[in-house]
Amino acid sequence: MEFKIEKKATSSQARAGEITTDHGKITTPIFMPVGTAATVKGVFHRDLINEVKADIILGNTYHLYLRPGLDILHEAGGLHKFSSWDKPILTDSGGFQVFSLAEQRKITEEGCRFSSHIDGSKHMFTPENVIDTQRIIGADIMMAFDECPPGTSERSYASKSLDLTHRWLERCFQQYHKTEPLYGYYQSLFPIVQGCVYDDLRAKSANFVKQFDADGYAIGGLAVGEPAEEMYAMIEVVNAILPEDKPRYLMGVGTPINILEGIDRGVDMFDCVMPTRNGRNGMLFTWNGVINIRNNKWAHDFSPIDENSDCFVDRTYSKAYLRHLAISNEMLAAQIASIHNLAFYLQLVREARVHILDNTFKEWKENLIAILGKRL
RNA sequence: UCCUCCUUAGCUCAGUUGGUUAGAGCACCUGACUGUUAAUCAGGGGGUCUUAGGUUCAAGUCCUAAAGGAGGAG
Repeated sequence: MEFKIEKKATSSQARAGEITTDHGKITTPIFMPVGTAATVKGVFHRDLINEVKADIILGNTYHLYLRPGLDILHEAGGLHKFSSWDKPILTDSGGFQVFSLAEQRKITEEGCRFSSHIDGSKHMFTPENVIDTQRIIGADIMMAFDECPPGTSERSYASKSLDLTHRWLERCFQQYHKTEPLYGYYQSLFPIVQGCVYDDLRAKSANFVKQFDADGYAIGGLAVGEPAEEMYAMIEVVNAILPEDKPRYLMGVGTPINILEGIDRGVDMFDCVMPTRNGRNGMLFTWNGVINIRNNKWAHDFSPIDENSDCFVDRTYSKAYLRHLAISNEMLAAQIASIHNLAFYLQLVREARVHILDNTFKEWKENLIAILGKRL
């Protein structure tokens, strides 16, 4: 994998670049739609490519391991072939699920024991088998197995957890170097910086992960309940330490404003369920602000969903129509909202890239943030 | 004409032997959602309990009549 920075902004840490993988190029900054269970919920690949213009999507190790299972994924020749997606894929390691399925987990030095939310069966994730699993899935970018402690964690717990995540990271890389890709194309492994909201732990973690000479570096454990300002402060601490010439991935973030603030602080890659999940629940992100399409106020508004978007759902459907579909629980509402929101997120990062390249990012960002935060 | 049974929120219905400010689901209105266990979750508004009398310390609950509805007998 290759990363080339085309332009660094002058009054900002923002960068415009390009990642090259065996499944194609990714222009940065980039937003990656989340496709947990081998599908970006409700969106055809055709629309992801032509309308959303996604360069890369996510899959999830935890979910894919449980269903369809490794034998089927292996037999299919990996997730790309299984799902007929031939652009890049990044898989999360299941570390976040260790955190979000807190009631059923048992974390030990060895790894994490958990029971399936599907059938209650018992399983164990270790740094080693999580790498093996991601080899079978065949992600272009694999993620290290980490623990993602709650944003409200005490320092003592955050510190203990961080040390465990670091020991797991060493084992992830050992397994990574001991194994080969199964399907003939290269796979990267990104380490993950943790440390909750503690500057020194974040710095320690950034310095630790740096030694692994990875193709890219991730910042995890943010946007998990802490104030946005604390998240931004942590990004600054970490990005001051991470290598400049490698992509930086802020995991699970976030709102359009979070993304602009992240780009401003030198983040290159983002993913978040927000455009799809919130879209299914009636929330639309537009260039004029945020809409709850279920609100009564849109019932008679026959204007386009977003007149500043060139995505086909915006050219085709009105707010009043989409509201009707959403209120009626029609599945098309979820599809339209998901495509619209994803297209908006991708337009947002492409637009950011343009403004980085022509050196107008900072003022563009400041003006836009005031608009994007509005509730319409 | 007679007999029986219904009538409680916009809709469909709960409501114990009469006993606090009458509930639910759906609908409506509004929130939440950040490496997806989520087409999910939470909150809110809304009722002269068909009407008129009566019994009782107390009536959605009991009695009488009327109105509207369902079924049955002629």
